[in-house]
Amino acid sequence: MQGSSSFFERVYEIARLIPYGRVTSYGAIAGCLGLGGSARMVGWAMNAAHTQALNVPAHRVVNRNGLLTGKHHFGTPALMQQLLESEGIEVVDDKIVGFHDCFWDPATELKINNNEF
DNA sequence: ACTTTGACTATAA
DNA sequence: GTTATAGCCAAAG
Repeated sequence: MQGSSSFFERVYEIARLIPYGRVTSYGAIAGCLGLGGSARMVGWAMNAAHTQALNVPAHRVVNRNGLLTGKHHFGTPALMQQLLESEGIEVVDDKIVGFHDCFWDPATELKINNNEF
């Protein structure tokens, strides 16, 4: 497994696994990678992802409060909210409405890997 | 090789 | 409930 060059690519992989209309937090991705308390590195990887020309839905990654903290790193500060609203996620005052409802935890969702309802 | 930063999180007050 | 501080680890300067 791994074989990844840097932990950056691991973050990109998890970010790519975020389903449409779902969001996750930096800490969740960091925990899935085993970094645990180093959620900052996930955000840093996202910043690098912008320069890597990779298809990483960074707009689906927000902080633990469901706040669009990284919106300022997109092309325009309103782009992140625009993308989230485009996916059916309601955003008010840079905050995701019902964040806990559309939250997607990679460590949990990938572990179950069987959403039989 | 050392210092600073950084899209965070948890705990304390 | 909020606000302040410390911890976190890896990459860029």
